[in-house]
Amino acid sequence: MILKTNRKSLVEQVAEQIEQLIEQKHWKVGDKLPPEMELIEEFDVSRNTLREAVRALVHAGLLETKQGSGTIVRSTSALDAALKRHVKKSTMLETLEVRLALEKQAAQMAAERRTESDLIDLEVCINNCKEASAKKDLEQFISSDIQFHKTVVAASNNQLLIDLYENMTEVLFSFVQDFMTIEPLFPFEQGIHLELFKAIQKQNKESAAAYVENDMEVLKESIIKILKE
Amino acid sequence: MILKTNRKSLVEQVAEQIEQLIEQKHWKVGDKLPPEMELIEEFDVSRNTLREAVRALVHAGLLETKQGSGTIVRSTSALDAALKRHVKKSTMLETLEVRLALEKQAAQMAAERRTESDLIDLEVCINNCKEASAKKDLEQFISSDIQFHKTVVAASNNQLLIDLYENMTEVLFSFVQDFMTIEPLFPFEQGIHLELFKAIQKQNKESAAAYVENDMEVLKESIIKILKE
DNA sequence: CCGCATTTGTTCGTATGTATC
DNA sequence: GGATACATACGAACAAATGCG
Repeated sequence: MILKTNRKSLVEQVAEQIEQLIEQKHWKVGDKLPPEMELIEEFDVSRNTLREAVRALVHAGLLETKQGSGTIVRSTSALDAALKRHVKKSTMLETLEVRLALEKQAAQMAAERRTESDLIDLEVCINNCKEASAKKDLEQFISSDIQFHKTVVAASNNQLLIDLYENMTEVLFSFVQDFMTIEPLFPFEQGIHLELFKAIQKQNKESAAAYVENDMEVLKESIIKILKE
Repeated sequence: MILKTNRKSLVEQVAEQIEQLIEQKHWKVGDKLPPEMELIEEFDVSRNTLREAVRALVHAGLLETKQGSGTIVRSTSALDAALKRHVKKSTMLETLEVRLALEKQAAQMAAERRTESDLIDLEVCINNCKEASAKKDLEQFISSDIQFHKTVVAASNNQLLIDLYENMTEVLFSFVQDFMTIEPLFPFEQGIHLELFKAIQKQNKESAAAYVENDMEVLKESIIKILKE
């Protein structure tokens, strides 16, 4: 499960391994890490070495330590943590605009490169949305909606784009979620899903981009409305 | 210049201050930091404390220490470092595509929001390019060209977009630079500059986006050509 | 509320390796 | 090669916060 360290600085090695274990979801966000003593045995290093590795990850924003309590996972990756911190200084609208930029490009690339498998994945998402809409299950609808957008981006086949989009979406989601519980803004709209799907299916770059732009415009208006309250 | 530390962990405070000083360009990338003893006096902390702060920043990718030589600045921010590491795992084309997404959106937003001051800045960049072109000064031309693109993005007035674009450009630039010295690909092209400027001036979103797309397509072809060799 | 075990935080010392002059 | 300074890793002791019975 846990490899013995080899060369390089021991601290770096331990930190890297912990980072990987987090990225690989062995320890998920919110989870409490095993106490120092256990980790010392597993990694077979001294307490100081382990503590320094942990401290590095704390500074990077991946972990958070609490005296007497334990160490918990805060972010899934260094990029994630850095983006979170950075995005916090930005406004929601700025984040939204960047997300639009990424998704628009992704939709165009998806239209060019989509495989049959991508189309099947998208159809599954659309059906999930319909299902949630029929059941009036808002939570499922939102998560299915997000999944649909992510699947579009995934079809772009550009990992960097996918990772950046993931972060923009996460921040936006946690923001929207706070207000969604008070008053659901989305009346289970899903027309755009089908239109965008068709555009990607027909490999029509321009209209794919247009639908994303349209969808985003609606979301933007909603957020502006929320912010004004 | 350098504030005395207050509360929190001393290490965190020192690390934060160093981080800020780097972000504020007090120490630029490539610069060598003052020797430990000087920093100890300036921050008024113990050697161990300072060393730990430096180590945290090394792990974050902002600094690099070399025994006997000293510590040098590697990145301008944590986001920068995290993106660099992430981008390294991506291909050049993926980076280029993300850059296109960001710049296209930025150009559209610039067309909408540009101020008179933005237009003046852009004109300066264009003139610098012309000048470099006349002098056949490739280095100046490239840096002026990059400056022009950055100025377009800056006119979008979206700080998050600006910061992300900065990173995409940096990586791309260091890549292009390696091959540029061997054989200059760009025959000092600058037609696009003027066209894009006019589109932004006239606040024509669509044609601004189109010019960026066009420009990027040319760059993409060049890079594909390089990669094939 | 107290006392205790658990867990992280801090600081010291020591040994060994390594770069530089 | 020797001397010096620095880096790395380990260990131990004590402090402080937390949670539980």
